[in-house]
Amino acid sequence: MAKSESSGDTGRPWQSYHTVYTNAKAGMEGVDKEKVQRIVYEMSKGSKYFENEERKEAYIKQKIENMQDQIAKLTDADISHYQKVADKRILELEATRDLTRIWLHVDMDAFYAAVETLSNPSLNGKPMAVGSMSMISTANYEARRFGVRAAMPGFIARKLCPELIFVPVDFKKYTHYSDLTRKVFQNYDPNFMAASLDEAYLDITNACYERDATGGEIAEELRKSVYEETGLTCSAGVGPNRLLAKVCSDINKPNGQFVLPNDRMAVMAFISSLPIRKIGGIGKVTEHLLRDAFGIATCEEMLQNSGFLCALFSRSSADFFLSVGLGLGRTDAPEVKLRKSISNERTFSATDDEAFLYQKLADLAEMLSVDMKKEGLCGRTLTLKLKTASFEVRTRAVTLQKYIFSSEDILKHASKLLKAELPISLRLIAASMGYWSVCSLLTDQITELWNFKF
DNA sequence: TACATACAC
DNA sequence: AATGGTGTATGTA
Repeated sequence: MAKSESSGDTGRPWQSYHTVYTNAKAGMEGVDKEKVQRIVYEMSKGSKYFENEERKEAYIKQKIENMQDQIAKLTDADISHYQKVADKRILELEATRDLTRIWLHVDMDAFYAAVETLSNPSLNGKPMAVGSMSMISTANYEARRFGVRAAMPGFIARKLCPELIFVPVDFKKYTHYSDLTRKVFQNYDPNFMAASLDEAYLDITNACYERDATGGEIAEELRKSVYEETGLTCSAGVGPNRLLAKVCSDINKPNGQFVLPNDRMAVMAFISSLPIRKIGGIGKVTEHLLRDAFGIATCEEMLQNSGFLCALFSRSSADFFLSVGLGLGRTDAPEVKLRKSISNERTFSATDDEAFLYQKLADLAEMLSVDMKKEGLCGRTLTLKLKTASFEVRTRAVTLQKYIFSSEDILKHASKLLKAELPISLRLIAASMGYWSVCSLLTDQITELWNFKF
């Protein structure tokens, strides 16, 4: 092994700056990851953002070390106890396996970028990103070849790809096209579950029976129909549950599909070598933690470490990890979920000017109140989120006696929360309201007030 | 209930 | 010069 490959190398500092940008993503196969990582590091190094990322990394490292200590402290008796717990739980989870439904996950290809190209065909074939110098929402496939991707700041993207074209976000446009795709989804599952503007889950079990078609045939037909209605391509995954369908839709992206049959053996074979990071819900931190504390990289290894997982994690986390190892996921009909919170936040250049901060807060309170009135909501828990100039995030909350929704009430309470933090230099303020479960009774009164005011 | 973290898009 | 906005879930105290 070359000496530079060893850990603790000081010659290549960029290797220790872990961003999310080098994570495998569709369209990024041929990318020179080393180069991308070096440029991201060079552009970030020394910034407040970078320093905060380093603090976060150190915190995670600490957490991993704590976990390693806990593992080391397990006695043989503990280990055999937790293995029994795990084996029992695996059987219980296995008993919930449902192979009777066929789920399809649709994912529009580079959605925002594709919509922008549709409305400006001269962008076709050129590297392009939707977003700004501070943040990119979506990059088209030409840009991805340079390592440019969503969630990357634009100024770094431009360094990676100097000819990159920037297009500002235009949600109205994306919502319009999203609605067109949803009309198509409706034909295959009237109760389809929209996951975002560009993603949806469909239970196509009935569609398969009605049309006497396989899941793969339905997926082909649906993608063709989406293309005809919108001029946009999408990818699809078909599998026995939502978790697996989602993984599958990523496999032949863009403009492709992958079918995982409703067969236990096929599922287990599919899941066995699958990197855990491919699973929705397992992000950068969990991947890191499971790898460094347990040596887990693939879903199969979740089962091999089942005893340790049950020993070290809460019931719900352990259940999730074991389910992943078994290739289980939800197959039930999507329940109608009411939203639990509503928020507004804005980033600005960091300042400790109190008048400015209060003005920002007033603007947010006003925007939040407008949104709440639009939705007919009122709440009694108000949360103020602050991001300091050094990127530290704090939240401060109060739960009130009565439900509120007016900008005056929001501002009155939010100001108190802000005041307690002064003096402070901030780059972001957010105001959020939640917890209106018992509040539906008040809807009529709100409507009345709303009508009275206008 | 309050707060911090992790995650998704 | 410069690293988003909105919402959910969960662990812990």
